[in-house]
Amino acid sequence: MLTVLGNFRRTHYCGEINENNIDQSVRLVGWVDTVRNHGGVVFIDLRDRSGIVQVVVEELKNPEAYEIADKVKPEYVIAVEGKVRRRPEGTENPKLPTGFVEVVADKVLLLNTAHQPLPFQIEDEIKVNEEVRLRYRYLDLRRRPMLNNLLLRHKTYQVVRNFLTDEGFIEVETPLLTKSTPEGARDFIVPSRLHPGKFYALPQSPQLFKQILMVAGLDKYFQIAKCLRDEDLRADRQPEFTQIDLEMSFVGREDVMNLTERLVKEVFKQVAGIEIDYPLPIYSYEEVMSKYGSDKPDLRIREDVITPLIELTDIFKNTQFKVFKNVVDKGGIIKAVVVKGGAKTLSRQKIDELTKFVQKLGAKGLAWIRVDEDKLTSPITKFFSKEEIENLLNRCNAQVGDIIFFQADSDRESVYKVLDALRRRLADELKAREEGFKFLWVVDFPLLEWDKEEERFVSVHHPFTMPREEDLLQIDRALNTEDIEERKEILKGVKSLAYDMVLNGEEIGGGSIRIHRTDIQEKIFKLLGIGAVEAEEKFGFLLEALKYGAPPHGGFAFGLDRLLAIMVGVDSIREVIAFPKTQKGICPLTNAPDYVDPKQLKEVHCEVERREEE
RNA sequence: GGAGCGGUAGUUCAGCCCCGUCAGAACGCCGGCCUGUCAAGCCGGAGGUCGCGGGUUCAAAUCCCGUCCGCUCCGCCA
Repeated sequence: MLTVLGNFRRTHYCGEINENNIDQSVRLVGWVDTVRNHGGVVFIDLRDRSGIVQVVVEELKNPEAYEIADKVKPEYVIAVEGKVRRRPEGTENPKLPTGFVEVVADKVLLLNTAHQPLPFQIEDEIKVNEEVRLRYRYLDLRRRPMLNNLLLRHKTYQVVRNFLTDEGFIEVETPLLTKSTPEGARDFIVPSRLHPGKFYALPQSPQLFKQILMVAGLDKYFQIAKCLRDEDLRADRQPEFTQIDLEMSFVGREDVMNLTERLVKEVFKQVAGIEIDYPLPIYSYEEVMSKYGSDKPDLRIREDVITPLIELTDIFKNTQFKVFKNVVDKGGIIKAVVVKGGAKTLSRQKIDELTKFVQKLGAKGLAWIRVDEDKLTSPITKFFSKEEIENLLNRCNAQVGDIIFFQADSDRESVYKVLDALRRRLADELKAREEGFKFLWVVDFPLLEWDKEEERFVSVHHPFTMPREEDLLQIDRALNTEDIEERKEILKGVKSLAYDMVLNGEEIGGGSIRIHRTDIQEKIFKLLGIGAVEAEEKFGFLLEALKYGAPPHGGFAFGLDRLLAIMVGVDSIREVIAFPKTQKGICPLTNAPDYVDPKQLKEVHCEVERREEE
């Protein structure tokens, strides 16, 4: 029954067949989508990447073809030769683009079978464990939504390449086998066979190379680059992911921001047919933190339902309420979020759930006040003075029916984290998000922050980020004191020329103007606690490059997977990656990672501590 | 490293709380019938070490302990 393709060549894709092909003889190949066998007449929906067309095989008219058609099952691979005709009146299927015609088969060739039953049915909407989908990804990708995602991704590559090429950018590939650098994420490492005991690292990003390309005078570089980071995974994080990476010389922050927002605008227009508001609004880091508690706020959240964070610390600076008083005394902050109409939409039970939710995030509790018609209902108002209550209600602009949620903590980061999470959670529950795509820029990030665990300063962006020009003197001041507290105080005010692009509450890209002078770079390394010897060892090549006429430069990198996921409207970047890994970093299709032959280990001069399954 | 949810036919799930005709449903699959379907229909059938290991018990999918895997989140991710 099985046959070979031989000289059979397709004349059309299935989805292309339409009324214009009526009476034409066509040759099609593809997969059996569904079979409807009526005994004597078989309808086969034949599918290829372009779509589906109905093939009809009648026993009386064509017994040979019928014999094969009678046996086909879903996902069998067949070739069909036949004539296109208009479907008999009343049998058209308006749901299919090809639904007004059908192909009457003269010949049906069976090219391959498919094991039955399939691990899952090939349908647009499926409810299947993701592990199964990944194991049989070739079947999963036959599904129209997945194919569409790949097509969109493909289109995005084209738009990006065209746009950046038109803007004068040069696409350059940078190495995958490179050098491990401190700072940042954990590296994936690759043992060297030729150099016992030495390792390559897979790049976390092409950062250093693109800067060096600027020193080389490329002026404008881009790459659609794979980046690899050995950190724990999330819905929006894979161990390998793709960045649209670019770098430009002789530019300031505004130039890079302008270029990248025009790029993203072009991508949305060309790929999704969506016009985005432009230019994008710009917020300072301080602004988004105090207003939303997040450096990647979701501006879709309706502020007429869930307010931004409201500052209350000053109102309670002399309060009798010990919990708040302690926080104020320790230099902490008190902030609130008001849920307009929350009295109706949030039950006591729901508030209890929210309390548990924030406690898991490290909150001590979730104080609240409900504004009822004639009184306030709350576990805490009894501790407040009349004046405090009045000020509070005024500040919150609280109306009857509102609920106010509080966070007070000596650690302001905790207040931010909790209220941000609370706002997102409330937005989910109350369906209080506007449709669409809400972009913003976040700028003026601090250059450095104090890492309590490591007891040193670390870069907020990365160590090659240029401080604002007006802050350069402050860096010298900081270096002139050994007093850590004083340093912290000085560095608090030092901002970087970094910028993040945020879309719908996710960071979709970021960049900065880089340090192009050795003297400044060395100072930053010093502040980071990277000694001269280590700096030389780890970044010597960059420092050296900066000595040979490095131009002022800056750049940007988009998280392509995140951008696509949001554009497509899926919850996980795995949906826009052909072969993603599970949360434990496993590829269920290939079963990577896996043990290797001891011989291979020996060749690369490695020994494994212990092998558990043997 | 931590928290939550989940793991029972090919798939999605019910059963689990209170151990005992609870091993079930739907879709899929297999066989048969059927000449206009497109979620085809009708009749019949097969299919499960209840993730894995241990324990408690007369008896475990069900209770306990451990472990693995999937998803979501915290830490981490410059």
